[in-house]
Amino acid sequence: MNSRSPLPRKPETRIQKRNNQAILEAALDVFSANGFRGATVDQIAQAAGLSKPNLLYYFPSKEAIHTALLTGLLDTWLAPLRQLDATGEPIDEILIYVRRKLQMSQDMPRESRLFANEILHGGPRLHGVLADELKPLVDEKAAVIRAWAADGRIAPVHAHHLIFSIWSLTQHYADFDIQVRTLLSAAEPDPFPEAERYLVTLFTKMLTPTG
Amino acid sequence: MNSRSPLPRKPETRIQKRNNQAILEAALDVFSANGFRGATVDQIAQAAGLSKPNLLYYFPSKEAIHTALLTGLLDTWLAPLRQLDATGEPIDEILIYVRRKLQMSQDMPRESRLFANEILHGGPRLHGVLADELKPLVDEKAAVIRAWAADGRIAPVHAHHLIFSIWSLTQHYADFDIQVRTLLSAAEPDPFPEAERYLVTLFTKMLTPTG
DNA sequence: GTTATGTTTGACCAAATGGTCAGGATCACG
DNA sequence: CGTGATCCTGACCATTTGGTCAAACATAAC
Repeated sequence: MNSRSPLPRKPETRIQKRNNQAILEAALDVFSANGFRGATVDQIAQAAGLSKPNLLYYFPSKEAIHTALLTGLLDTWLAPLRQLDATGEPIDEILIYVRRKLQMSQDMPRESRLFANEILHGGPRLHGVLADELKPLVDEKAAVIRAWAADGRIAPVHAHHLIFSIWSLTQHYADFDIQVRTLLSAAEPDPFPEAERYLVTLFTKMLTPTG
Repeated sequence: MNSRSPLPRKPETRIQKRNNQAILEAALDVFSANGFRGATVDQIAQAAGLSKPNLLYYFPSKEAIHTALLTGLLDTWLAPLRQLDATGEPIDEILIYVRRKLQMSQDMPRESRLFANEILHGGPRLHGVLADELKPLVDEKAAVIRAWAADGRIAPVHAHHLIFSIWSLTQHYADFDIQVRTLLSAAEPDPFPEAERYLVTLFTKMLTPTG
């Protein structure tokens, strides 16, 4: 056994805290831009202002950094869905969720791309999390949506596909940012205001019950 | 200059045709599954049933294979949008487009992931194509959509964002296939029939002009 | 100031990887 | 069948990359 790297100890020194943070921030940059295989430990170390051996003093491997990053980000990433309130006004709640997700695409595109890249490649380092964490949450919220539909408070929709559509439409503006900006180009330097208008219209029409 | 690899000659031998095809097929498999950096020339060669040096006899570099693959696939990829007919019935035309794109997600998920991965990482090998080929096409079709909206034949929508939404919603079922299947799991072994119903409803509601 | 603990590094290694090359095998064709 | 062009391969190379290690350096505690 290797007794060198800081095993899960009670006290975390200031230096540990600072460097761990710097490493994860750097790793987010590098992994989201290049993917797991495309990222090198050296790149991450340099971006974090550390030497490679020093980085490997804090994390035992490239894999470990990646895993720590994903699991550490998961809660943040799922927060908006967790906030979907079964006791709220259905259409409002869903529109709030859409806006929050779109806001996250704007504010946290690196995180979005990190997850997107992982899923795109079959999520070998995420399979467990998908089934164990994400699925229960999605099933729970889908049940809420189904209940709203059953009560006629929103139009009847397939709850899971509704959630998928919210994800795909909002995350598209982070994951495919280059494409979006290239195609809108001069006309619309910032796609997000118009995107919000478009998505609000879309989901309002989709969910408003028909007389 | 290297005079060994088969330069653009008039006649293409049977062997050349067969091996070129095998290489591109194999490359599609490997690149779409692992990304550019994650794919190795050896993997591609093995998948194509060739030795690495032999593969490099047909393509001068890994980069060249990737480029040939992307450019070769582009026409196929954009065909559904090209078919959008300005003289057709607006909502029908768009629904046909949606269905075709969804069908492509089902039949050609590797191609979808290949492009997705490329855009996701800033599309360094696609920038030119985006601006030179895709943008004119999108602008043209967006103009068609705008005209339909101006004539009141569809509800007023931002044409570019409508196109983005069609892409993101349909390609989601290819690019994030693992996630979709994990979350639907036992309940719905094949997501596509329900996805089609959902998307047809969505775009019908989105585009039907309100009294 | 000494000591124990925590932090950092230069030098190094083995494996993987993109690519080359000289020459051998095979094929098309007169 | 013979000959030139095409096709294929084993051996090889340089570089990159994930990871290790002994030893130097800093830090905090006593």
